[in-house]
Amino acid sequence: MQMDERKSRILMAIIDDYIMTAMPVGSRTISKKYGIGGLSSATIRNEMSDLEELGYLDQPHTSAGRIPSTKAYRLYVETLLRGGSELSDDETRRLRNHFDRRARQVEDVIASAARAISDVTLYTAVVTVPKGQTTRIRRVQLVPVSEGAALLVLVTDTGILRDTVIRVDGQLTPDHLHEISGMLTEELHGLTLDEVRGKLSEIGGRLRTHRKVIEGVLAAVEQGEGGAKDVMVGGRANLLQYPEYSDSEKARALLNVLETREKLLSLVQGAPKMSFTIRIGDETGVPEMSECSVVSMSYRIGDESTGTIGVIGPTRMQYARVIPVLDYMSRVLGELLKDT
Amino acid sequence: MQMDERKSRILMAIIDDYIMTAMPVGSRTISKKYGIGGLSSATIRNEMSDLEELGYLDQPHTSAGRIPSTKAYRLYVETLLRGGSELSDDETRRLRNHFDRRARQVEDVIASAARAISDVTLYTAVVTVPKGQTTRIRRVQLVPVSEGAALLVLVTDTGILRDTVIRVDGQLTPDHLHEISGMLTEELHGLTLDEVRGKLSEIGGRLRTHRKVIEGVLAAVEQGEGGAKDVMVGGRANLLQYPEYSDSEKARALLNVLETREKLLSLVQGAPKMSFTIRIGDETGVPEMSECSVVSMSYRIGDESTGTIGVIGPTRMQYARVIPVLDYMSRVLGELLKDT
DNA sequence: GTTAGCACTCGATCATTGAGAGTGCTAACA
DNA sequence: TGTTAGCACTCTCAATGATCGAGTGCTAAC
Repeated sequence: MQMDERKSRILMAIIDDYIMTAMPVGSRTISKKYGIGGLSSATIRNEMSDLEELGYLDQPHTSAGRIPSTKAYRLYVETLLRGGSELSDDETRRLRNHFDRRARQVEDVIASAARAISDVTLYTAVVTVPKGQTTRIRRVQLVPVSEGAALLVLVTDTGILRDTVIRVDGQLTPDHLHEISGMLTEELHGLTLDEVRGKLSEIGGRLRTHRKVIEGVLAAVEQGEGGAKDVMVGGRANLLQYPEYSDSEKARALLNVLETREKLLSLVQGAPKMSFTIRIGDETGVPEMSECSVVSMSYRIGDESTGTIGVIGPTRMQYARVIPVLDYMSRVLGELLKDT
Repeated sequence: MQMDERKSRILMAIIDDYIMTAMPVGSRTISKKYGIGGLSSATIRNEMSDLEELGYLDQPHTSAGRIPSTKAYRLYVETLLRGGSELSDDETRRLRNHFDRRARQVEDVIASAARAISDVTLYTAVVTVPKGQTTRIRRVQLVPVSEGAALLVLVTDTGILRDTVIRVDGQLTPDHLHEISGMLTEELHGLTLDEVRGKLSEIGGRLRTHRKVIEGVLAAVEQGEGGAKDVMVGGRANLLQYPEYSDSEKARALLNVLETREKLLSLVQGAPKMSFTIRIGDETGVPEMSECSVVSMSYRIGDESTGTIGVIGPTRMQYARVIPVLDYMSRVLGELLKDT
């Protein structure tokens, strides 16, 4: 026995219904509500029995309806992705309204995007701050802040890589710093981060006097690469509305994952460029998330720098809505951040 | 009738018990477990009846025990604050372990502090980034980032007020920007933020050519006062473990508050310098938080700049533990951030 | 002023019951 | 041979009611 056209249609109907109601779906429902070729519930029942045998459906207990398995969702999203669903005008408008285009700082843009996505989809959104892979330094600037401290700004082709306060020699005047900035810009201009490291060590050896400054810059580059605090979450509370997490123990475990940066990143990352990654249930690799799915997608800024946007929801997520939302937002983000 | 020594002791015992168990406390429990002067449950009952009349106790229904009212908690925390409880060595050690002292960036320190506090207290922690009150501008610097964009850095006596990307005229060269930086620094140096506003409008009128830049600076000043992205939350999930929020609707409302920066700030702010503010239930001023208490405290960096740390938990919070934790952390934070 | 005793209240728990939804199987039908 | 009607069966869920126990308030005695 194998999958045929009719089985497939029935399966899709079951998934659609389960996504909406979160209740096991019975044969009668499919027959009445979705009327696949006017088949009776008995026929549907036979087909459902087959689908269960094929591993697409689970039955919580006899005499409940059936619920889709991970395998079923997999098939479902593959079909969806092939189909390429569209974002409705209404949703485009809503996304626009929620998204604050006046935000200027990268972090603000990201935070606003996370909020917009979560508000529109009613799931939890995760957005990572873009990170250059092979970005090149364009400019280095030190701004005096106080005795012994200066703000270091690293500018790359794709925008600000990092700005952070570093320690400097207390005797350095603003003019000194300006001079050093010029020197560093000259030396590092056009180099990738990897190259910068080597170069800095070399300069550090050469100019013993500014060792402290150089060390600060080096540390900032390393941090910029690893990236601290580079992921924002929006709509944490949204997840609590789904019956899947009405058990507060489950909800807690889930929220804890959302507070652990590393786990969060592992969930959302590894998305191939410009295409979706969908992880369903156990595929997420995080035990606490076995009842969740994660849809993620990378976005590009210019040619090099990429970040990720993702949505976390129950396995019975409305994939068909989430996918176009992410698709749209990835484009908006890419454009908006280009000139930051 | 009024409060006397014995009533007070009984009330304290009731509060202690309720804090631990979250269950209405009966007269028998007090008589057996806390044995106030060997009184029988009947006597305690009479006293409890009086305490209810005085407004310190509520009764969910006849034949349940009683629970402390807001007024009771008020009295309780006043007593605690007068007593001045100490942080145990064990807890000091745990705080140290959880707190990452290697963090260098202000944001990282703050985030780490929030996590440490929430891990140790098992409540939710809120920490704001320090902000100067009567700071004066010391320096203004524009760093070129890309065509039409520059990073604006506002430096005050207490450090960086704000750095943000603003739009500038596309034709401005790095040299131009440097020049403008010098001019602005000269004009604004030594002014308070309020004065800066007036001055900027004046300059804007004078120098029509750089209007776009001036506008950007002005916007940054206003934002810098309000302060963006300056609050961190740790241990959101902790709250879900308390029976008060086992109802997922309540939990959702609560989490939503934690996602709204403004509400969060209003909760935690307004703490007088170096002393505790405790808001119990409705005193928080946020309807969704009527079953929560917020304990907050400000910490100082140097003489001017202050931030706030706070803990959010159920009204039956373990105040006696939370207070010394905050006390300790406020000192640690103040010291640690002094040299950033 | 304190305490023992007792009637009373009210929520929590548990078993019972009936309704409803859904299944699997069989036999009849096209 | 595939489809369908029918039916017995299973299992959950909600409502019902009985019982239990914790706790109170009151009274009378100490």
